[in-house]
Amino acid sequence: MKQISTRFSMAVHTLSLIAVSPKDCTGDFIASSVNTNPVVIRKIMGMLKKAGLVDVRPGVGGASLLKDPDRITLLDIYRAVNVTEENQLFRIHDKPNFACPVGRNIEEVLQAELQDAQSVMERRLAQTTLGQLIPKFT
Amino acid sequence: MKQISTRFSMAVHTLSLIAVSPKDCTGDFIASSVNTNPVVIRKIMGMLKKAGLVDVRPGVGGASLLKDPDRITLLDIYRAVNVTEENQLFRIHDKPNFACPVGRNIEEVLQAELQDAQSVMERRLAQTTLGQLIPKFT
DNA sequence: CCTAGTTATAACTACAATGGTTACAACGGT
DNA sequence: ACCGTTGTAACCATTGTAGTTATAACTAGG
Repeated sequence: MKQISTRFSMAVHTLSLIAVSPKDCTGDFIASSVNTNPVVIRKIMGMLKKAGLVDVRPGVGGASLLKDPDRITLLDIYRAVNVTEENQLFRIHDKPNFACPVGRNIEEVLQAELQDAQSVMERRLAQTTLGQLIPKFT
Repeated sequence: MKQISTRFSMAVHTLSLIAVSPKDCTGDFIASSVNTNPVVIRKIMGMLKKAGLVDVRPGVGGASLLKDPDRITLLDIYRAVNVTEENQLFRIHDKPNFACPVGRNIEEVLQAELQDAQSVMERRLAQTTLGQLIPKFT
């Protein structure tokens, strides 16, 4: 199956670096720590900026957090870089046959279950903050 | 982002039909209820068979459940049709720079968090059985 | 035995997301 | 003005998805 993009883990990595040493955090520096191309990092930074998590300084370089690390959760980061339509993790096949009892009800029945499953996962992500992770990067 | 494949919802749909009327359940019949191509259904049936959930009768047609509907959970179905390496929903960028404290620890730190998030989602899926869904397809 | 209906599977397609890359414009401090 | 940086656009190879066509193999009924 297609797994959730590494953009998420790269974004967490990026924000952690910014939290620790905002001065040094040029796109190139972050890219060399993440081990990817600077443009990939710049794109991720763009998403984090759009989500109101960071302030990036064009020209001069570097970035800084716009929120207290203890107020940035993994869910915030996940949502910033993983944009799906309607924020739905699961997809349901559309246009089932309404002449069939199962086809008529499958979407409504499944939607409730899958939304629940997604919600518990997101609540778990929301329980961990960037501030909790940073001490672990000694 | 790439969402979880509709194979999952199609598989639930398929198993529901089999549970309700195993006689009629040829690939073509299921495909017309799901509203897709019969070959797509046959591929899904192959995965469900490999997972030990159904018995398919080649030649004659039709299929039957190999387990009590109350013992088939959404997680069983999810696992049957969504095969990822190592069963990991999340991916973490690999080969970060070990010369950097964040790069050195990011994988271990994040892996624990993401595994947790995945686990609570899967536990939620495991709480719902096919048997619980079927009465809702009136 | 043969045919009709079915399952199993390979091969192919179109499409989209991913992660990376090159190139270049715009910015801003020295 | 220069230099390093950010911001984007354009492109590419790879991969997963969902569907499609075609063909082989299977089974029951006539």
